[in-house]
Amino acid sequence: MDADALLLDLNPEQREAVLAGDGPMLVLAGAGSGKTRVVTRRLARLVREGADPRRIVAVTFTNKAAEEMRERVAALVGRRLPSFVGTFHSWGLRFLRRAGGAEGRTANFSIADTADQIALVRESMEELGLSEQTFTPGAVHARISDAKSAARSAERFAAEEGDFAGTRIAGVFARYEKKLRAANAFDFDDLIAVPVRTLRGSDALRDRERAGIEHLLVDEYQDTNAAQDALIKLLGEKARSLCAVGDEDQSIYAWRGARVEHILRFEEDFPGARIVALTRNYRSTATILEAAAAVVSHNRRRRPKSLVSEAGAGQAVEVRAFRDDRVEAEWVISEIRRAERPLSEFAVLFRVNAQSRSFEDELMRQGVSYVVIGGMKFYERAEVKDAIAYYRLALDPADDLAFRRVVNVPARGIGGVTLDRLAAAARERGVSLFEASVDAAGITERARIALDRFRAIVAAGRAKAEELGPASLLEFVLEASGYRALYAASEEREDVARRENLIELVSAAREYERREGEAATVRGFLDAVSLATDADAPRPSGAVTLMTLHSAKGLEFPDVYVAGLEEGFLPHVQSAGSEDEIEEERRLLYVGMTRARRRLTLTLARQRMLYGETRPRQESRFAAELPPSVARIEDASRPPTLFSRGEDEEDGFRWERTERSRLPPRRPAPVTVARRRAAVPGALAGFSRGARVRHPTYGSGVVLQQEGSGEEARLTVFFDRAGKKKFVAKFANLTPG
DNA sequence: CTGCTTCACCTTTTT
DNA sequence: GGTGAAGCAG
Repeated sequence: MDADALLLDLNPEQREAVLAGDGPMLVLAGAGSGKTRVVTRRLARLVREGADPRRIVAVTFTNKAAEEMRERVAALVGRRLPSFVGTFHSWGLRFLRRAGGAEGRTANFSIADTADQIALVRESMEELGLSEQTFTPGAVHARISDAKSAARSAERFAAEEGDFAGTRIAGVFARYEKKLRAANAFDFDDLIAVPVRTLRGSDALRDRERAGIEHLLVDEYQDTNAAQDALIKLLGEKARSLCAVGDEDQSIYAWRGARVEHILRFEEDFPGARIVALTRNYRSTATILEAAAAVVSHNRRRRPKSLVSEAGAGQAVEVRAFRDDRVEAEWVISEIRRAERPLSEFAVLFRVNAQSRSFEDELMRQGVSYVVIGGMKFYERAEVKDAIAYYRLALDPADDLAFRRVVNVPARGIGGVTLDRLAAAARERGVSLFEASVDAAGITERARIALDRFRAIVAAGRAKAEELGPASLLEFVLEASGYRALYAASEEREDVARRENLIELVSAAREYERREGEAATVRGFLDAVSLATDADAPRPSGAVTLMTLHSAKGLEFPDVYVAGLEEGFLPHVQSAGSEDEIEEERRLLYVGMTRARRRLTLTLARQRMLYGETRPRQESRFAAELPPSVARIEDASRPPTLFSRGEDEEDGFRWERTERSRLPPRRPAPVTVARRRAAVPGALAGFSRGARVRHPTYGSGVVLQQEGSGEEARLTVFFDRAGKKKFVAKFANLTPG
């Protein structure tokens, strides 16, 4: 593709964004407006026109977005790939490792995950005698995380928060920071906040870093928190070009510290900035866009704008009310079956994960394959974290977080009392728990012997860390620690699942080695794991997708159902407190609606099972913001219990009576439930019957059938050479073949 | 120190 | 309804 070809299939606005020269630019990229195309073409154009790829940096929010961007740019420029295309957090991680650590950490620092963070907060609270009745560790952690998201240090927090709660939280904050430092660890927020502080604190470092970045590109700018915004300003202010891409209507992470203001104030922050608006939508029909726009236009904190559909009028958007959540689910799934289109064209979106249950029940009952995005995450499972903890200790015995996690797993007779004494000794002498365990006073003979044995295990792992690769090291620590034996004997469901998860983790390490080749390191695998999420897995074909509205951002489906258009969900009960929160909930609905290409249906239940009891539900206030073109249909299969008809007719809405969907369940139907596989850092896939697959040992084959449900779903695969084999779908380690 | 039972809670979750 | 944490017995 030559330079002109890069522009050939672009509209004038897209072209402008791709061609814009030096200086700051904000690309307002409405839903479905071809944002990724613009971004990748722009990067390719810079490289083609002679910019040094080593001085081009592109930052995204998700691994998945980064991966997609990298692939698409690579397709255009080959090996002249920009030096960094990755997430904010991976940029920060790389920066801190290159800097050889910071703020008291060595280059070998580890990353504390969410559970580690909460544990440290809890400990700090205990030490300060703060009752968990007054503040839960989770709530205190949230306050600390908020502060860090704004790059506020513990000291600044203490100086600024003077009220009762503030002073107490400040105390915990300070202690928490000390513990993190003692553990040679950073938390997720530090990966942004610490680079910001470091760059602010050193002119030399800042100049050096800036010199390495000629062109900077930031995706999803509306989701930046204050720390990320500060980072972009530090790095981008002097850059030759800074390109920020975003859409304030799709800002749905304010509760995690994201601020719409960053994108709304871009022109003030970067005077003379060029603004390019991509207003042509290539995804949704005009009818869908009109409905979505009508809702979001009620927001005040936005730039007034409109998207124009390039996809024709299409069919009417529908709002359908049902007697209860069961009927809602039954209708949606029947409707999906009735359409007789590939299941992967359908998505059911909801506000809270708990809503997935009624849909899952119904999908299983009707024998329809589905995937649930989200839920219990692979890397949050206890056995996976335990295994990783042993791995971490092999890399750094001073990793107190890992030490605490597994010092007594499997049980070695080292309990809370011993650990408290160790912690006290460690604090006093300013050493790690591992170090303190060598000769801590006041420890029982029994515990001392157990600790000696534990240290021997860690030492052995440490010795091996030098010579073994990521996968072999993992295998070694699992054996040496006796951790694998812990679950080896039992045939209980849970234990079998644990064993399989451990196998899957080792496969993840192998996959990492394969992908990185020469560049694969023990540390590198751990970093990849620390930043990996389940969102990295691709969607399987042949299955209906179920997920939250949040998870749906960035995706699109021909046919979308947004379920639970009710007060309490949209807006969520706990997010209806302020106008800002309501606006975010409205954007959430907007994001959900704009996922649909051809057909959009919003559903609600008049009553639903919630927290174990049946509750009456009211239609969402947002329903009244939909335009008259939206068809409103009351499901007449059973008499509505809580519905006042007269009022609604005056709204000018059109009401129709419909037959309740009564498709007979497809029997005998194979219940083909495709569950998500663990998000190994790297590519993954789900499989359905007939799919060609490849197994590392057995070679290529074809999926004969899936059976069972949920986590236990099993795949039968017929291999060309090895014949028929059965796997647990989630752990089969298959790749598309 | 461990394992069991009872009790309170309940969003969203890119990293 | 289902989970995680605290409290208590062995």
